[in-house]
Amino acid sequence: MTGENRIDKLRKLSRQTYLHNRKRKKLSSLEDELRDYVYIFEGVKLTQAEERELSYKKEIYELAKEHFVEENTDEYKMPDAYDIDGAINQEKRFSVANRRRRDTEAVEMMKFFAELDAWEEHQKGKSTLKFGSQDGKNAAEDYNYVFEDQIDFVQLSGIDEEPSEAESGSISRGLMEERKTLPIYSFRDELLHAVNDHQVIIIEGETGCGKTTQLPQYLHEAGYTKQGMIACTQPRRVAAMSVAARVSHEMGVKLGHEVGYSIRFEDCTSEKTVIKYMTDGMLLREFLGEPNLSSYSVVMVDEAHERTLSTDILFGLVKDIARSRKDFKLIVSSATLDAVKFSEFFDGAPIFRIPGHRFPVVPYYTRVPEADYIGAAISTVLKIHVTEPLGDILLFLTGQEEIESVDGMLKERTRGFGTKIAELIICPIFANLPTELQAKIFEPTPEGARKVVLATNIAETSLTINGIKYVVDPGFCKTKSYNPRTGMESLVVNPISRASANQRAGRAGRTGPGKCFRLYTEYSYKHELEDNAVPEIQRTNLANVVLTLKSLGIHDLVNFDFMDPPPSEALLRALEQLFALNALNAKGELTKTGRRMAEFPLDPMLSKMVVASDKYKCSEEIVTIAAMLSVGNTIFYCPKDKQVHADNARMNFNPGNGDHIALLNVYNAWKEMEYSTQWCYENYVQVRSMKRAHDIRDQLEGLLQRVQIDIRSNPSDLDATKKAIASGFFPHAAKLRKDGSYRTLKNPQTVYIHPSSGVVRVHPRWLVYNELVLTTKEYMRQVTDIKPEWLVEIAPHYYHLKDVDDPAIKKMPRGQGKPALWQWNSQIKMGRVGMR
DNA sequence: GAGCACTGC
Repeated sequence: MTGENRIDKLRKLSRQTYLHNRKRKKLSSLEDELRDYVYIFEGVKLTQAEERELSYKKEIYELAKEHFVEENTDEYKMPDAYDIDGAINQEKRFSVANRRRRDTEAVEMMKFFAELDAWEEHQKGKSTLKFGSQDGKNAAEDYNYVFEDQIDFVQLSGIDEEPSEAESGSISRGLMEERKTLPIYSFRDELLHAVNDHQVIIIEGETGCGKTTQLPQYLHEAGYTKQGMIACTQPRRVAAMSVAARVSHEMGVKLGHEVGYSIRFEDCTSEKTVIKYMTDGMLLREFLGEPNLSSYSVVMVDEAHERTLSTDILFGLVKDIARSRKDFKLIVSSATLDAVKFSEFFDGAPIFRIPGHRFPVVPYYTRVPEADYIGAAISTVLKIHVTEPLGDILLFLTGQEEIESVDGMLKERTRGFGTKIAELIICPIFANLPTELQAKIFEPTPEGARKVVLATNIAETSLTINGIKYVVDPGFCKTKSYNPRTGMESLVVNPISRASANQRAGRAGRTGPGKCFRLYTEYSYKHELEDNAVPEIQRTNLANVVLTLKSLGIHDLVNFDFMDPPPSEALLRALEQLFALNALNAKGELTKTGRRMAEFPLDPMLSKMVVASDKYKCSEEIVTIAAMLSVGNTIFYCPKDKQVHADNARMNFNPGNGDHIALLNVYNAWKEMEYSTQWCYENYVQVRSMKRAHDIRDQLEGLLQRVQIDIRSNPSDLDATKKAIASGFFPHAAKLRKDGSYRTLKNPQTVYIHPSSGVVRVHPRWLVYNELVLTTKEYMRQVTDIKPEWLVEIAPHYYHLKDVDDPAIKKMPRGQGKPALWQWNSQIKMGRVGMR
């Protein structure tokens, strides 16, 4: 090494020392900034922007801290800035090994802080720095860490990320390097040519091939974003968020600038945004405001094989756009073998197959069909635990009840073994499990122990658990189906599809080779299971779909280009219902009410209720009820062991005024307690559901202004609120019969009040219900008593006086129709009700 | 006096 070279090198090193010191200062100032921020906002409810800012600050600080390791400071004191002579002297005293170590350190530090600078520049909005182009290799390594940290952070804040769809492969080290090792990279040019030559292409790529993160970037690099944005739709919110975060890191831009995401309640985009990840439902909503999607040049429908309601509708709509806009490009990406079907639907669009890198999973089948799959599942889990090498187990079950009982049985069975076998940690997970208990499955398994995760379908697509090596698949799941003739929903246990079986098995091969124990025969797998599950559009109430399509100006629904058309009976039923609600006129066109209703992201009967609240001057109350109802029946948490308490708590909100008013009471009580989490625990109310209701309520309130409905409250007049409810739900009216059952007025059938209802013993003579579910009986869930004359008053086109004429009313003994409510209340307070 | 698969707007 010549002297000059040596000095150059030292000069460089000394500059790095200077940098190091500067960065150290920066680190401490970051720390101060963060501390201030936390301090200022302590105890204050943050706005979304503040929340984002805070998490950004935390992220930056954590990153800086993580990488700012001052190792070897004892042996090596950093020379002062620009002190070249000092540096040379220091240098002389150093051994080769130490020098090398320090060199590496310095280079790494440099890389990291170069990145930190870039981030900061962005924060100030001063410049755009793209690592992909010039300094890719250097920046790359640390970006890898950035992502890992990011995910940790996401997990810590309780968000279940979905890295498998985000192509989280951490096999290679450098970021640019990593991008290049993704299977999709070798198809880059080919894909770009194909997109150039064809308007629609189908991508069939396995998990981990890089399609979700890379393709939009390739298109951006190729200049497609000059004419408009690239949209990439995801079926789930977290996926949209985490993929957007990943891509913004890869591109070296701040999330929300060039790369952003848009989901309900949260729009993280700006005027700069060119790549936009969004939920499919969100793109559908955007159609309403921009029917030809003119601000987009490319739409990529990702995870199309999941066939959500929204993707299925999007298919028909974007196919139409592709015909009218020649500059528009469409990419449909799917993971399974039904790409041919997509291609046929899109007039023979070319298909690209991109391999993924996944570890092999060996399937095992039972020799004969299992009669008792629960028993079989438990013995399989125990067998794995005793005979197979360490690695966590994932067992798929159908619901909460099953999970809880298997949990108990496994605990009992393992107790007998004592210390003869390794510890088996049992982790239940299902969507209704409170978040703090859900977090348990992400805790790493202790040395020498084994974890068994008992999960519903939630683990099939929505969340990924690392370290799973064995999957036990009994082959069943619960699915919702809808009978358009009776308007009844039911939740039944069905065999899964082959696609699901493969998806479940794949969960064992994420971090290494795995095994999948299927509790059915190979013959069943090959010949009895359906290829794919029935798409949602064929087994759901279509009222909302029809309203959306109508407000897009699509009138001929029977000939709408559905990939799998829904049963025509379901379409007719939906049209009928919208007509009854006065959302459509006799010609099938939207009315003014219908247009207002379409603004709300609610089921049509709920949105009708909201629109009608204007007339009864109780929009404040109705919006709360609508928000609570659209959260679903997960407001109350009911652990098995505390059922009595939970039941009592629930009944306290229901002084016999009907379940809708009870929901209103719950919300208002929570509001009164300043949205306290503690209050929720005390009253067996799910915190998560309440927060969600709060968000929905805010959104609905905003939309009320949009359709010019004033927010007015009328707390003293319950009848007004009930009338507004009836204005939406009058098609769901039922009348008491002598034996305590009910008869629905239209499409007469015998139904019962659900036992969880607060008025199950009150037996109101007339009522409206929110939904009809078929379980052990035909149950009405969420009911409210009404006066029969309201029906004629509210819906004279639907009910006539003779429908509500009620000769039985005179024959009823006094008090039967209207029991003493105070008595009911006192029973609740004394804790008698709910006990047996 | 019974039961809540999972998403999404």
